[in-house]
Amino acid sequence: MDDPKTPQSLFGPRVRLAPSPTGWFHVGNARTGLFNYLFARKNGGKFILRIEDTDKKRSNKKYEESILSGLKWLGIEWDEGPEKNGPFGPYYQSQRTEIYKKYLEQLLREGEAYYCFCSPKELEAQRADMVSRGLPPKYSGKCRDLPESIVKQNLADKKPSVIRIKMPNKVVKFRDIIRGEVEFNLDLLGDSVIAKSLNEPLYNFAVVIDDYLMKITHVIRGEDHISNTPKQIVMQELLGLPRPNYAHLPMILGPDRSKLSKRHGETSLTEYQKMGYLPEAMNNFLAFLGWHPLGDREIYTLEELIERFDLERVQKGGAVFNIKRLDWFNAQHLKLLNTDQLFDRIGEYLKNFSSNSQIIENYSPDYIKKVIELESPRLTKLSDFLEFSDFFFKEKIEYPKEYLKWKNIEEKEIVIVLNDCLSVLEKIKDKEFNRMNLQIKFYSFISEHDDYKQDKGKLLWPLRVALSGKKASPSPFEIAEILGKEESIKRVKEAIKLASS
RNA sequence: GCCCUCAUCGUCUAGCGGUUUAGGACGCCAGAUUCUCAUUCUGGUAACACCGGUUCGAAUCCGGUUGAGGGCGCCA
Repeated sequence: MDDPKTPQSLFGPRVRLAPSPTGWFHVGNARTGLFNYLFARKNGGKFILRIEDTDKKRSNKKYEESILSGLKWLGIEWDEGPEKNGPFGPYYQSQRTEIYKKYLEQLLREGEAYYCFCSPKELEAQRADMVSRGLPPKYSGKCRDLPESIVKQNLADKKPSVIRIKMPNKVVKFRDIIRGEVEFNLDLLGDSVIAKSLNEPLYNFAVVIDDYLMKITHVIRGEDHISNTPKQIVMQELLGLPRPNYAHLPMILGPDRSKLSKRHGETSLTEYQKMGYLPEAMNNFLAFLGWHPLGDREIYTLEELIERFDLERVQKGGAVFNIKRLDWFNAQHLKLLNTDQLFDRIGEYLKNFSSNSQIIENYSPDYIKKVIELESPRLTKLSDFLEFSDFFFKEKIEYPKEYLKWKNIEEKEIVIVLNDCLSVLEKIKDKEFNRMNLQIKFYSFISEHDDYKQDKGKLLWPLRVALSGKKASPSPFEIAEILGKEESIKRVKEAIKLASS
């Protein structure tokens, strides 16, 4: 089936992300935005951001800010929209009421829409009644053919009213790029409300007008909108507007396979930033939620994703948001960064989101970079850095005495072992105090002592704990090199004190 | 209740009638390296929801069943 009058653009496709600022910008919004962006960039088109704030009661500036900052963080740049403007603005629906009014009046004039004076209570009762009788709940059409004189009188009397569309009794078909042919019987729908008044349009009406005026060629949105599509198509037909192409993306699901909600992943995108995730990892992860390029490769940059993106390869079924996989993507993207880049990223992260970032401030960039280099294979998130390596940035480290104990070695022995370590450390010259020398000296010491030869851990474990204060850390030689001779010896002496206490 | 959509390992997925003993990745479990942790490497675990039909041949096409999700707002 050929869709009638699909809008054409000489300058490539025009797509849009149309979130409503009534909740935090979450991964679902981000994924929809990403796919729109990828599609636009891949095909040399434009990506438009439109804020759907027709619901004045629920819209909130802070939510709008979370949309903008979320997209910016991901690097999903819009071509037209807030802070950018463009030839088809304004891009806030709340600033477009005059435009909608014109079309509303047209529909009213042509008899395709009408005023309805039924009370919400009345409607609620009807709906309940229909459901109880196993019928689809739809408006009775009571006000559909009200004589004009009564409508005028009611309006003059300021009787509460809304505007409804006259839903034709027919079957609407459309081709979805991802799903193929989709069919709806409009008879089941009833006349829906398209505006609360001439100055208060509702979603299903406003989108149609905006998508037309903004010359949107492809509507790429979540599957939760699929049943809105026939309504929107009817309005296009009634107004004689072209029909855009539709692509309904699969939902992102929570662990229990239900729609993402506050209960699970509907966390603001900013939260992921705070948790220490990389935007490039988030994009990569999100792209692979419901889409897959040809081949087995999984790690891609944004540019590479654009290169490969294709709506035809989008999955139909919903996808569970699995944070373990996000962690893996993040670790992989972290490994793509060199030490200088990590230094910048970690520094920026700590500055913005860490409460005790000041503990690294007294250390030189060189020193910090050495620590970063050492810890980098251990990092999953940016937040891991300070958590894993805080002992490099403390005058005094604290840890339980039991940590020093290797396997089932007796407590008295720990002091002896640590003194052995101390003697080896002290013999190494300042200039030669590097990991390689440390290792040579300690290994030769080990080879001279039978009990250490049998179990190197007996010597090395207490040393490592003395230096790091942790059960898990890099090797003692690597730590000691960065700490330096003086500090290393100081820490071993502290450990001896602790062990003999 | 009604409508729409979907259905391959626990999860993300490859597969678009024969090349498949169903491939990859995450996770998990072993092993190697090793003083610990991590990295890296090797191996393992585990799936075509079910029932019919079409066909020489079906995970792939068709029908039904079941299951899951979404929608049915004077929200978007």
